[in-house]
Amino acid sequence: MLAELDPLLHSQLRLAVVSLLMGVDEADFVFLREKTQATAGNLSVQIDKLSQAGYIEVLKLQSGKRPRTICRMTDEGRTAFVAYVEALKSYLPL
Amino acid sequence: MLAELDPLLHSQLRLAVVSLLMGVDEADFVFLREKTQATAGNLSVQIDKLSQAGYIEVLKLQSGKRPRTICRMTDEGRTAFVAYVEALKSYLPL
DNA sequence: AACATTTGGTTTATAATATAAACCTTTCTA
DNA sequence: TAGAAAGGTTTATATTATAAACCAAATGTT
Repeated sequence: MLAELDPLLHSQLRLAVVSLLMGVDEADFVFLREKTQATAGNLSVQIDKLSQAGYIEVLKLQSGKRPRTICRMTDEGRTAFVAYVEALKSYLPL
Repeated sequence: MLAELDPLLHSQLRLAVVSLLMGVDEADFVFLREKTQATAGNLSVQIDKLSQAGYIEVLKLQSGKRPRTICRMTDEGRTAFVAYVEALKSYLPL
């Protein structure tokens, strides 16, 4: 009862990012910024944290064009998200 | 899609407190401390915040005996909790 | 009776987090 | 080619969470 809530996921913006990524194969910075309505700086920081934690994989393309930052969940990230949702259930009437 | 998550409830300890209070008519400080495993200081602060926000009602009894701090949800608090849970659903596969 | 300990907290200091502002580089556009 | 826009990153600041230190009253101990 009352399981720990992974602090890396228990943050509105990071949860939003992960939630979005869970539903798609991959997504880029711009997509995530538009969907989350976050400022670029904030998003950049949170993407970094998720990446450092190994929850997402980040590819920074620089192919002559504009830069393009592509994110996708890792298996570890998926597992963590599922565990987080399970933990939340101990707090909520779902 | 991706609703705001009331920051007052989106905090592990405060969510735990509210979650516990939702299930009982009232609960005292000691009960909440034991169930949440929080330190007294932390719990005291978070109870204050919930109280300031009008989400819970706090009665401090001092009837000759030891002090006894009793908490219970307010209607506003219940409403906020329900809204929080609804908002969370936009992030999670429940 | 007197002193230490425990109970039930609160206050305050510190560590961690989230957030935005300021900045940088490359590409469009007039 | 100057200026604006796109796509970010870095750094500074505000907020939050957390624990450590503290306090008063009740209880236990000698």
